[in-house]
Amino acid sequence: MTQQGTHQGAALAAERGTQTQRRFASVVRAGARVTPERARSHNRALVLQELYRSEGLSRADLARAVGLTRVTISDLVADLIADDLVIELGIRADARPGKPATVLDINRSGFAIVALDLSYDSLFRGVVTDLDGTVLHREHMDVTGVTGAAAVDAVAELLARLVARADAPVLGVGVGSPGIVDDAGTVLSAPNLGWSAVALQDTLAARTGLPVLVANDANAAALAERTFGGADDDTLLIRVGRGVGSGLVVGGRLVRGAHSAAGEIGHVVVGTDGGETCACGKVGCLETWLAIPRLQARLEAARDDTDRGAVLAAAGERLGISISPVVGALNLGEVVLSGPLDLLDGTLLDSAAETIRSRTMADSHGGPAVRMTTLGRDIVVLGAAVMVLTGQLGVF
Amino acid sequence: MTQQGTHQGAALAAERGTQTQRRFASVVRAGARVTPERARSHNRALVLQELYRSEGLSRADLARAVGLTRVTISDLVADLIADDLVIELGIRADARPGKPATVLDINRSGFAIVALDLSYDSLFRGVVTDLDGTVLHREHMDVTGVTGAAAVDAVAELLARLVARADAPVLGVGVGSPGIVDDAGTVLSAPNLGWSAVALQDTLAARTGLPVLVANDANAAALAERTFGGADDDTLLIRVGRGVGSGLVVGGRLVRGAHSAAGEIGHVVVGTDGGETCACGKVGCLETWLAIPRLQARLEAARDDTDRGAVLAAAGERLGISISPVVGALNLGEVVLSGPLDLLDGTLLDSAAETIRSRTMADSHGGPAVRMTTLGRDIVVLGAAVMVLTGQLGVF
DNA sequence: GATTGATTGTTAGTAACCTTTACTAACGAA
DNA sequence: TTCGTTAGTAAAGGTTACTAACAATCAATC
Repeated sequence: MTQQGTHQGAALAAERGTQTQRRFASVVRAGARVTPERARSHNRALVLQELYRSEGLSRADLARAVGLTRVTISDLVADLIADDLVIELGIRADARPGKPATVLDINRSGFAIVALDLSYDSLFRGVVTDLDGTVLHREHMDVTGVTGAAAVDAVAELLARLVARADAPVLGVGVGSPGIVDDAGTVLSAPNLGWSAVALQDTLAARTGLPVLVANDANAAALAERTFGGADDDTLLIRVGRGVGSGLVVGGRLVRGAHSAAGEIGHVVVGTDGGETCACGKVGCLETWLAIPRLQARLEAARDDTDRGAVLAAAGERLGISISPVVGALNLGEVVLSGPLDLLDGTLLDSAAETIRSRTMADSHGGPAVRMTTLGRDIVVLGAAVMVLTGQLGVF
Repeated sequence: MTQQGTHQGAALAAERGTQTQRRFASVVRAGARVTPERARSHNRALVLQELYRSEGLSRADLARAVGLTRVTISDLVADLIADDLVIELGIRADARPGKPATVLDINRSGFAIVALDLSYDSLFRGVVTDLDGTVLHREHMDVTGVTGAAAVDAVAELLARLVARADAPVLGVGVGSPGIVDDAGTVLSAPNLGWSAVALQDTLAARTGLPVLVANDANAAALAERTFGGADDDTLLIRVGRGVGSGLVVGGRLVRGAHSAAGEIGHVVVGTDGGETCACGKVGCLETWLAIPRLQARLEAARDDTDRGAVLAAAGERLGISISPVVGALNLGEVVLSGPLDLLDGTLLDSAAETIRSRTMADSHGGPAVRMTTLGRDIVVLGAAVMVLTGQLGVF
């Protein structure tokens, strides 16, 4: 690592990115053989993860935390410093016997992550973040009426603009896309964008030369909530917007589902008493109760505040009814809502929480925590950034 | 390994068991450091798994399947043969050029697994199986009115009887228990047995000197369905009996839940139109619709076959309503029912399947397969055996 | 029937990895 | 100043899996 800080933007960043793609492959996958090399990169990832989560650790601290010897940790850290992923912050200044420790940290500003959110209505949003998920730059692009291949081009253009603005080597690119996205980052189906079997991940990787990871927007949001929102190992994140989607973290891992369609709760029928007809043809889907356009229409038709409260409470109740079996079957620790605060927070949220409590076996722990996300509008891009952190550095 | 086949039952089996407990620790856990030794045991487990799943593999076949070199595989196989876990079956007799291969296999009858099912009404059942899950011996014990510490003693006694009947070293003991069981095999709560925070796994391990694994009965059943029933990587198994419970396999892994209570769907309220009052105090729990005693009572009250069909269809519909949100959120590939065939198979099952189809987004794959288990009454003990296979040998 | 090519499994040597043991450096406390 | 403690490094050793090379064995071919 020679010229850190002196590189010239996108081109070099991209080049560095491809290097890192190869070198940072990490994390032992279940079901795969373990060669010494793989073991090493797994341990490297553990060190990074520990550094990522705690601050002000020394080599000796790491040895205690990870379980490897000080010798091995020193060796691993030397590697990581050579790769510019870890830096020495200096000598720890505290009054203890013994040689003072050298404090290490992940080089949090030494690399950039580019993250995209394609889930907005007629708008693509993207950010550049550091390794902490701090947003450094923002870009957006109007894509009204843009679909199909043109939409892919638009994504690529927005991506290029962001990469150009990154002032550190780009570690990777994360994309949260609407629709159903498979393991390989292929968008199997995204009606609003006119996409069907679009290999977005491969396309963008080929065009930029950077490591790219594409996932469903709600799934990305669930990852963000887990990593930056402090959510439980068993968490359901519900995104309410034009439609209703969800992302599910079970046992600390994102659920993909048998056909990569996990989280599709918007078109599950709620209750046994009918409801409005949905665009999908069924009657009483969760979306007909909860999607923002329908909710707003119902609120505007309301006569007074009491009436409006009843509308919100009913929507929350329907959400709770729909979610309760999932809470019970998975024994979820947390249910998090993401969407317009003015509509969701308060009456609707409380109603959903109360419904879940009354319809499930509230165990000794009083059932799951039900709350709004604290990550706001950036939740998807932050999730996309987590995907890069996980995929490139093995940090969970 | 000297005296295989000549040992004298329980005592030696137990002694061998404890040996194996130490030696067979396997499988790289996420979040743990990887030492060369751990890597080795992970690779050993991969070899075993491959041998377990396919038959008639040679060392060269294993090398191709696992991805390690023939040299390394030979070394690992030599280890496994020394431990009596693998045997050479002889020379493969087929007409191919090249040196004929030596066919290997797991020593399927060289070790026994003891598995217990505590979920029956007033009855403990147990079996001895070989590594294939073939039941070699059965024992049962009436435990009418036996609860608390006496019930623990009864389990230990049944276990001792089974271990004594094993005519091969016992690899380990698996137990499927009703109630909520945590990660450490402590039964947090099992009202029917009067258990609360009973460290069953530790107690039995201490009394027998064997490796013991305790889990919830429905969870064990889900594992059995996955390993022996050929179920999907994303499967919900529902057990219908006196109560209604479930076990959930997501991404090939058993779901434990935030408070080890995953699968507790019996006391989730179904629908929005009331129902009978449940023992838990709520109205319209799934158990009030589906539990066998209630179902039978309703069938007896029916006037004719049409009426009885309606009762079964209604029960199936309620099950479908309850399960639909889980199917949607997890994108399940399969839903499997376990319980009395005469009641569940047919009308009830079909009704549940149809309800799920009509209430969820039947994707291009036509929604999850809904079927009865093929494992019958042994499903829980087989699941307990899988726990031992996984825990001791790393076979999934 | 001899030769060629393919396949299996083993032996020998090498590189990578983590560990143990032992050391130096640096500091507070007695 | 001496002692005990902690951090980090160095050297040696054992384990692991790899590459290269080889013997054994068989089918196909000349």
